Order: sequence, then structure tokens, then C-alpha cells
Amino acid sequence: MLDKNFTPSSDEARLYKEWEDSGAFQSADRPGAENYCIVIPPPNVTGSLHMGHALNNTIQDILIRFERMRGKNALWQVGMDHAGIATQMVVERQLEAEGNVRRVDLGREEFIKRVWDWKKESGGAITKQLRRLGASCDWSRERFTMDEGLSKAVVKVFVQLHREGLIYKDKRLVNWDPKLLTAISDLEVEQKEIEGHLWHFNYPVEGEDGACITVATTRPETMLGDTGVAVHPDDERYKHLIGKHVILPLVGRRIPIVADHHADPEQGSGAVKITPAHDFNDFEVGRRHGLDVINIFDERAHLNENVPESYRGMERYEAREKIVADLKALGLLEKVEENRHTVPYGDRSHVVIEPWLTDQWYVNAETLAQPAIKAVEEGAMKFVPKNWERTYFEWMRNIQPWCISRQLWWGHRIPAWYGPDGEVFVEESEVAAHAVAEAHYGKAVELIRDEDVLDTWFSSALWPFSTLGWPDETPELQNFFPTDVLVTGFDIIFFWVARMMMMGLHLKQEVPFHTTYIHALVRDEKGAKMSKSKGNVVDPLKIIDEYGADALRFTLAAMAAQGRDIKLSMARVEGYRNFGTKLWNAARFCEMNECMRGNGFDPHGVSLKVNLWIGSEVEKARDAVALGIAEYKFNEAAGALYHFVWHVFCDWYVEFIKPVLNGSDERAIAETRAMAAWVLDQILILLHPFMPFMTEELWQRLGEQGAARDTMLISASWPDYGATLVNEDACDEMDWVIRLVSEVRSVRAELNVPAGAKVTLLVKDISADNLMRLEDHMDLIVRQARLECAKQTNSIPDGAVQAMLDEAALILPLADIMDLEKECARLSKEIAKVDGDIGKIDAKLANEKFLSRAPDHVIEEQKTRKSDALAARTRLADALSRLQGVG
RNA sequence: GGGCGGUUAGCUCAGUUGGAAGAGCACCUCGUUUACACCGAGGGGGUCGGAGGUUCGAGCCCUUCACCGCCCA
Repeated sequence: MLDKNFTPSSDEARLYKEWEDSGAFQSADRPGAENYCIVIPPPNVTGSLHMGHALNNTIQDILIRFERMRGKNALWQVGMDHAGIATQMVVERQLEAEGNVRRVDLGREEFIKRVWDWKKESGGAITKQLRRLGASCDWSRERFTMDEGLSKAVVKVFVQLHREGLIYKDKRLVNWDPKLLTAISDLEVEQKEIEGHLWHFNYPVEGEDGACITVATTRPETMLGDTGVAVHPDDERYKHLIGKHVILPLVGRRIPIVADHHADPEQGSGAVKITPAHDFNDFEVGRRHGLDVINIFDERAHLNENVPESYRGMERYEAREKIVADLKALGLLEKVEENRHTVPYGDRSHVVIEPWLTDQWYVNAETLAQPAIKAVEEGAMKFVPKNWERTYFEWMRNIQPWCISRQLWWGHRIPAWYGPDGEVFVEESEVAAHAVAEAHYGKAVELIRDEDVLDTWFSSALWPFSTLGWPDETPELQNFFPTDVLVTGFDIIFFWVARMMMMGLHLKQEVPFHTTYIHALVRDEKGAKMSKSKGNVVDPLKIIDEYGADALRFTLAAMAAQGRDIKLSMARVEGYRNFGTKLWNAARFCEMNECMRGNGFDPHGVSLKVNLWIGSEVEKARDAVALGIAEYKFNEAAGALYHFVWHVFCDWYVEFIKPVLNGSDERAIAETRAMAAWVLDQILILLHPFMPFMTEELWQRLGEQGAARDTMLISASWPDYGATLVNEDACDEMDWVIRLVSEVRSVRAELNVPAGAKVTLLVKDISADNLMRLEDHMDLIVRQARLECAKQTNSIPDGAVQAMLDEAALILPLADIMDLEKECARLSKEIAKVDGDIGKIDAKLANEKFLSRAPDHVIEEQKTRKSDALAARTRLADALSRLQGVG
């Protein structure tokens, strides 16, 4: 016997283990079956499950469980990325805490060993958390971007792209993180608006006694590296100064005044100082005018030997204060304004990024982007919802070289070796590099390997095929590549989707997946983005603890409408937990009533109208769920399930069959028991992708009686009913019964008829068909509407209440019980409503243009509605006058 | 500045090709009817952000304005 509730806390872990142990997560090698593959967006090895992961993986799990049940050979390829910067930071902090050891003290090899130790012990906490969510990924194929195989892929790709000229080394300004001491890519920089200042400095013009040009800057410290001043060519204020020079204060350097469109006459003073080594725009201006490039910072953003001695070694903000003070002392500080502007911050270090001139490796993204753009234009890869392709195009069409080298130790070390003269040899191994070098120099030479590692996203870009075994031509690669759908958030389109597209198309000549489903961002219930600093983070594991994984999953699915963010509310989670309990208790009802599954039971063979009807509803629900999932409209699929389970199965079917089960017709009882058990099984199957734990538990528990189960639910087949189960006659009939019961209940409630009072229902003017329906379903109508009896009549007793059901008048002789005043009020209200309808319809029908231009069926519909409304009005008015007569 | 999205019931949100405004929660009334009070029955509640326009007909299409959010400069 089932308990009153499902207990997630004790059952979920056990069920998950049973699934995993059974091998159900592994792609079955079903001969002839279609292949289906999703690669997980690899979570970060340092990460832990947040609400975004919960949504992302719930959706993937729904898809994979659904396709697995549909008989596909389904693989959910799981794994993690090595998160270069984040992981290195974690381990460095740990070393510091343990004994104040820095990574340089350990040396590269020992440090890397420590990282692996850390990974073994505490890395990958998220994989356990994904299990708690119920994620049915194939753990036997778990991959890590630093694994041997994936590393091999990375090296191969680097060497190949280098040979093709698509990877090259260049000296450019990079986004330098002076805390982490590494370059980072444009995407890892966060632009933040801050309240700052705009300092106006006067630079004396050479040879113009006392004349100055005023430049405005938000970064005074960079003036030590100025090599020019730019003004707009059309700016009348400065035209006469173009070509002249200024003497840079504090430094004494003679630098030119150049005309460049970069200078905005509207901004600041209209003249702008140019520091080519420390500003991306200035770098371009400097290049256009052949200005010197003077680097004034070291790697920690302290001033270096290229500045006057008194500033050397100073930290950048310390230098800023001193420079402002010194210029002020010289009388060259014109003014200081409040100024709101954006400043670049490192997304990991949270310090201000310094544009810095270094040698780095770059990918020629522009070339690789072309096929990736084309693939989306031509529909080889589709975004769902479609509008995200605009974001993709926008970025891809303006793509910049991708800086892929990182000054870290944790990651894939760049396979480049340098000879004594700096000649570079890019090869797949050190041995190969030596061989090539020997051929180059004519003798064996010592080679030094590049110290840097690759951006983590470089390896992630290969994920859809490297995890399947590439560059080896494995069976998995054959079967599952290209994969089917990528499920991710919009914030990852640039980081990952775009780069996978570029790499997939370049290396495999195919899109890595045909669909990218972009899901919502999960926000808090007020709509704010969840963040640690705001303290509004909702921990999915806490929700799982309190309500169970099924409730969380169903909530996320139900709220995953396309194109809108999710504001997570606990009330919803609770509501869907209740939904689960509702189903659980319906199962309990079935169990109590011995609704056992029959061997070889065929729902096509039932004869009772209720059973024909519920079979129809099951099929409709199945189609709605399948369509919703197939179209990535998870909210619609979830809504269809919720409605069917609660408001069709529980509210009506279960109530309808009670009189049958308590009756004496053995055949009807047997049929209904088997049908109820069958319907419940269908519910479990349809709901399983959304609520895997509870459905599996019920599947097992209910399997203890009746026909034996062939499989666990996770491996059960999505239903194919063959010939349709939809029986429109049965649906119409039961719909009529439902409307009849609802109408009587509504009247009773409005008139405050005590719930315990059994009343008589009289029907007048009922059609022969409906009279037959009334008689056929007498038991359940009487029970549901709480009637004494229901019978046909030709006359209306005094003081009776009336309602309409299609052609029939429903009459409740309640003279003794009802509140006369209330009934008059109820009737008046009804009449007013009908009058309102009639008015609207009349307005339409009186409109000649409507009659001449609207389609016939619309006009017919309006006419029918009008005659129905008039008939109802007559009835109601008649009923009202009778009552008033009594009163 | 460029782009994208949003504004529908107290709250959170659906609304397929334009043809009678929906759900969940909350609220109110009634109810221990043998699966379920994490429940049942019934009910109230919306000038669909504002203003124009197209149309016989607009929550839906067009124009414009307002406010909110996000992304990119």
C-alpha cells in the first residue's frame, strides 16, 4: 500500500542509483534505431550547481529521456571543462592558505600535479549535483577537456590551423589582467559604468610662447606614455595647431599634434592625448600617424623604466594621484569634472584591465566565421527561438581576432618551440619539433617551449567532436556527429556556440549540431539577476531538499516559455510539488481499487463510454506533450500534462469510475480497473521526462501487482497506440455530462444549497440523444451533482430554479431550500450577461460591411450564437417572472 | 549611440494563421462525500502600457510615444 506522499529525500538517491547501475543512461545500441545526441555545455570543474544549470540540464534531460523512450539510440555526452583561470586561482588560494606557498615556489610541474590532486579530491562537485537533479547523462563516457584524448585534439587543431595560417603570433594590445598576470579575450572583459573624473591638462605648445592645448583624460597616469595629441581635422579651434608639437609635461618629450577623426569635438576639450601603448583607440590613431609606442607599465601595471625616475615602480592609481598633484603644482591642471564612463574589468579577477602590448597567439576568427555565418543563413543550424540568430550574426560579422594564449600554467600548453634565434616550430610533439628544427638549422639545437597555455574555450570549441573521440574515427563519432541540439543560455552564444560552429565547420566540414535552443535566464522572483554579491541566489539543491527534484524540474519546465526570462517563485515550486502529490494519490486510489494492469490489455477494446473517453484524452495528451517537446515549448508540454492529470484524470475520470467500481457489473468493473491502470501507466510514461523520480517509483510500486513490468520506466517505450483511440462520440457525450454536472453544482453553490442536501433534477425539452445520455450516466451524474434523482418532466413546478444546458432546461425544485432573493439576483445577472452578448452580436450583424466581407462561417457562427442567446434569454426571463410571481 | 526583448487578472505568466480574453498562485464563499486538506465544489477580478492607423473585425498587423530589462559600442 502506498503512503500518502512520495518522499523524495529517501527515494531519489536510490532510484538514481538503480538507473545508473542498470546501464539505462548509456546509449543502447539498438539496431536500426535513429541516433540522437546532446553534448552537455561542460560545466566548469570548479563550479557548483546554480539555477541556470538546473534549468539547462532539466531541459536536456527532458529531451534525452523523451528521445530515449521514443526508441532512439540516445547519448547525452557529459563532462567538464578545466577552467584555466578559475581553477588555477582556486589552487593558488589553497596553497596560500596551507602554507603561504606561491605557485612559482613550486615550479610548473609540481603545481600542475597539485591541480590534478585538487581535481581528484574536490573538483567536479557539480557532477554529484547533476545526479541529484536526475540528469540521465552517460557517466561512463564522462570527459574532461584536459583528458589525454581531448588534449590530443587540441594540439592537432592548433598545429593544423597554424599551418593553414589561421593561428599566428602577433604583437598587439591585449586585455591584460594585472592581477592574474595573463592576457584574456575580449569576452572575458566586463565593461562597467563608474563615476569617475575627467581631468583637463594643459600641454604647452612648442614655440608658441605660453600657448597651451588642453587635453581631457579619464586616466592621467597614462600621460607619461603619450606620444601625440589628436584634434579633429575640422575643429576650427585647433586647426592652426595641426602639425605643431607640444612638450609633454613632467616628461619633456616633444610630441606632435595630429588631425584625426577619433578626436571628438564634442567630448571634453576636443583635443585628446594619444597613448598608443595603453589604449585600443589610441593604438589605431598612433598607427595612422606613425606615433611612437611607449609602454610605461610592467605586468602588474606598475610604472616601468620608460617613465621619469620619480614615478618608477609606482602602482597605477598611486601614480595617478601624484601626476595630478604634480601637474597642478605646475599650474597645468585646467579643471576636473565629474564623469561617468565605462571601465573594463576582468570577469575573474575583478580588477581593472590594462591594455598592454605583448606577443600573443591569435586565431583568425574572421576567416573561420564565414562558413559559420553561412551555415546559419542557410538554415543548416537553426536557433530556437529564431531571433537569437541576429545576435549571432551581429557578433560574427564584426568578429575580432581571438586571443587564445594565456599566461597560465593550468591548461593545454601551446605546442610551439623556439630555436636559439627565436625561430618558432609548431609541431604536435617535442620530438617532431626537434626533427623539424634539425632540418632547419642543419644540426640539433636546443629548443625552448612556449610557456603559455591556450584559452579554455579553445578546447571547449572542439567539445562536440573531441568528446566523441575525434581525431580518431570512433564508432561514436560516426554515429553521433553531428549532434542534434545544443541547449544553452544566450550569454554563451559568443563564447561557445559561435566557436563550436567555427571549429566544427572547419575541421569536420559540418555544423556540430543542427539546432541551438537558447533558454531563459533564471532570475529571482523580483526579476533581478541572481548574483552572489546581491545575495539573492536561490540554491537549487535547497529546493530539491525541500520539495524534491521533480517539483523543481517541473517548475522550470512549466516556466520555460520561449523568449522570456524565468522569475522563480517558491509558490510555483510548491504548487508543482502538490501536483505530484495529487498524482501520487490518484495512483493510491487505483491501488486501493485493485486497478491492476492486465496482460495484453488493449485500450481499443473497451466498451464503456467513460473508458472510451479517457482513452481519447490520453491520446490527445500524448500528442500535446510530444509536440511541446519537439517544438522546445516545454511550458506547453508541462501545461498539457498538468491539465490532463489533474483536471481530466483526477477531477473527472476518477470520480466517474467510482460508481462503476462500486457497482455490481463485473464486466464493467474488470474493464474499468484495467483501463484505469492502463491510463495511469500512460501518465507515468508521459510525465517521466519531467518528473522522473516519482513516476519511476510509482511504476515500480504499481508493478508489484498485476502483469509484470518488462523494464524500468526510464527504459519504457513512448506510447504508439496504432489506430487512433480518439472517439469523438464518447468525447461529446462525456463533455455533456461534465457540463451538466458543472451547471448543477454552480447553481447549487450560488444559491447556498447545503452540500449535504440531495435535490431532484428535472429536465425539460431535452433531445432524445441527451435523454439517453442522462439515463446512461445516471449513477455518476447523481453522485457528482449530489442529486436525489434526475428525471424528465413536461412542466415547471412553482418556485423552481432553472438553468440551460444546450436545448434542455435544467430544473431544480428548490422552493423550500433556496434563497429566493439570491436566485432572482442570479437570474438577473445571467440575463444581463446574455443581453450584453446579444448586443454585441447584433452590432455585428447590423453592420453591412461585416455581412459582405466576413467569411460565411464567421457570419453563420454569429447567427447561431444569437439564436442560442435569444433562446437562453427567453428561458431565463421566464424563470425569473415565475419566481417573482411566487414572491 | 546601435540592437534585442518586455508592458495582458492582486502576483507570476500563456495566448498557434487577426474572428466570443486564459492558466497557476493569491483572494472570497461553502465543504472532514472512503485517493488526496500538499484536498474538493463554487465565485469575484482585466478599457490586454498610452495615442493614432489598417481592417467588416486588433491582445495579435503598422506608426508613434512612455516606462522597464538585457546585450554591444
